[in-house]
Amino acid sequence: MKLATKEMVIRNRLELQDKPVAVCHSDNPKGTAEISSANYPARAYGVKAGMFVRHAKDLCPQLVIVPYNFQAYEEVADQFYDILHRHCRKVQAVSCDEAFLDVSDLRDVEPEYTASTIRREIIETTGCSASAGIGGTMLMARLATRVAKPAGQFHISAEKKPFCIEARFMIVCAVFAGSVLKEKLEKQNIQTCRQLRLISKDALQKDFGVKTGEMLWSYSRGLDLRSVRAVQESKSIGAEVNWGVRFRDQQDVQHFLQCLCKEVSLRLQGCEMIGRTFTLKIKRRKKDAEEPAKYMGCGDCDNFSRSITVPAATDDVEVLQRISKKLFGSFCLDVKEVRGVGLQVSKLEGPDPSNKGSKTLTSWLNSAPASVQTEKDDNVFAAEVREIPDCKRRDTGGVSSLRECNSAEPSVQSDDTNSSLPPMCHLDMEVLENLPPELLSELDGTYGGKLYELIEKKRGKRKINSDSPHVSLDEPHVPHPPFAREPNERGIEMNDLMPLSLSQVDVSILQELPEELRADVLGAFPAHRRQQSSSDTAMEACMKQDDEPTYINDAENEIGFSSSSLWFGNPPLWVENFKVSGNCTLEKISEIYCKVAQSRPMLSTVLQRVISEVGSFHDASINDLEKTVDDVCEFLKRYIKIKVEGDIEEICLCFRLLNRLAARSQLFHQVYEIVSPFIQNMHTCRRMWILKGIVVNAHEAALAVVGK
DNA sequence: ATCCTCCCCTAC
DNA sequence: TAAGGTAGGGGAGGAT
Repeated sequence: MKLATKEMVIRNRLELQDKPVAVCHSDNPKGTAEISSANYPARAYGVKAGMFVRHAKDLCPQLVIVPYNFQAYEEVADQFYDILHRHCRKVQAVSCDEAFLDVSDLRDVEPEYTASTIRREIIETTGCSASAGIGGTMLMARLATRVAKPAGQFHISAEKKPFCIEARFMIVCAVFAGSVLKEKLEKQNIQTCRQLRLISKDALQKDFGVKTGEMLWSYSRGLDLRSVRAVQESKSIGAEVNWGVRFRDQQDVQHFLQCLCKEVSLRLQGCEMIGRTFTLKIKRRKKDAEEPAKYMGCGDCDNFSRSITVPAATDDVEVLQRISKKLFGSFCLDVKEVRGVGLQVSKLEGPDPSNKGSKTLTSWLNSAPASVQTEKDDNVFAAEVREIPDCKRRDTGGVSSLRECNSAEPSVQSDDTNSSLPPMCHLDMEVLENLPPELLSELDGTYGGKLYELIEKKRGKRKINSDSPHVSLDEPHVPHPPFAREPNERGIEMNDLMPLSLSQVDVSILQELPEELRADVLGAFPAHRRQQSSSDTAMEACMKQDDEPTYINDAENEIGFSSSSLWFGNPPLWVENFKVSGNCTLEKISEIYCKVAQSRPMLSTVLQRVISEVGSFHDASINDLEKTVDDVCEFLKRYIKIKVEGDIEEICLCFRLLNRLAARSQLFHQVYEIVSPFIQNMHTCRRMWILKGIVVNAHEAALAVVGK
């Protein structure tokens, strides 16, 4: 499912509803500014992004120009994602106004219902309309969204799928919208999936490359194995300026590079990342290129890029400056011809873990514990790290990363006989159970995923608890990709997904398709098949296709709390602690935890119920509020530790629920005050990625250079 | 055979 | 005056 918000800029401006509006920096009488985006009424006149205002006003004289409103974008994006996360745990951000949601967990709820609820909430909260496309795969969802726009929703059900694949715009828009590929396909006279399917995978891969060929082959058959990725880590961070760049001399260049490096360094710090590879991109005016029509634009340019990889990752502005200066010099350019400069940092790593000074979620999680437990954990941790061969520990002490070793030395991961780790049978259960969860998780990887099984087995022997369902210790519960399988499609001759004749088509399905699509589908029938009637096999096969995700059964889907004593056991230790705390809020949480039907519910599930069942708590006057606050923080810290690697969404969800709880409980108000800066930090890093298309402050560097 | 660099394409 | 930014991913071809 994919959602898109529009009309951000004109929200709260009723007088502009239904009027053609375009966003643009300037509405000067010359009309030489470029349109950034246009609402649907404006698009109806042919107004498009990238157009000069003058041209747009020729098409639509009453066009209203409004300036950018970055604050509004940020606000709406925030609300947008807030709503999505409230309804769905697996949200993959595409941009500030688009996301994929995997709703296969909400199996009791019709996706249409979820979509319309979300859309209603979006318009009520943000004043922007939203569209939703629903389908069994991300490809189908995207295609459905095309149909759903503007401000609607559309479900490509299993029955409709074969028809939608035939739609002409499936290739043109949804499969791969890029102009280059489209042109290449059209040169081969390919406009539809039907035509595309006539070409073998080999031939496609030869023509378009291995991956692209494979993609074309699968998408034209409606196959898409991607799954919604809720956690995305950034792979590069950078900034470039291709407008307003006019250097007079070397000094201008140095000043510009200084500004650019400062900006990039700040962005790295903002994301708490350091990087090893630095790429400088240069645009140089083409030999005979005229001064561009656009004022201070870059015009027709040749592009160059050159990179350097250094041994130690950094975000240090001076290092960046030295490197970019060196790279720039290596191009041997006439600086007067330069029209654009960009610096990109890749091979990113997390920040130095010894950097305790910076207040990050990680440093908070690793900060002095309220209990003695953590110290013990850390010792065990360090000892285990030393057992790993070939592990280049950072000399910073503290929490080094086994993951690092794993990725550098994959063989260690899969085969427990292959390393100097103690054999699994020698592992001490007590030690294991007291390991910090993230280490346990990594160790599990090192033992080829068998560790949890072992613990579960040993624990099962020790504690007779036969009726408890299978519980994975903590996380990773990596559900198999919900959209990954389309079991019935294997046997179908994919070169002909369509029914043999129209008479075999359930007319109601055709009628449900939007007109544009229906016309396309009808057009896709070879003439002789439009009347022909015969018994069908392909159609039946198509109709039986099940594009619903394969559901994971309940027991497997549950994520057990575990490790670090607070979250250990069933019910976990904290439940008993809370029960006897003498604090009404905590008692309620503990009570609800036990009442929730699932045997090991998520904390978010519990908090949600607490909020819906209890109006407010009168806990301001409890005896030792400070101590209780500490305890609750520790309780949360432990939970975050468990979830931080594999389930950031759960943390974000809990965070939002905590916020609501804070309004009703003095205790949680204080807890929230302590916890929120750390979570917010993490949240912001994610949002920075989401908003990447909007942050344009690198321009300041350009403006500084051009003397504005 | 595999990795890396440069460059291009794509998406928003 | 205008505000052509940012990031991911893939392919070609060379380096190892």
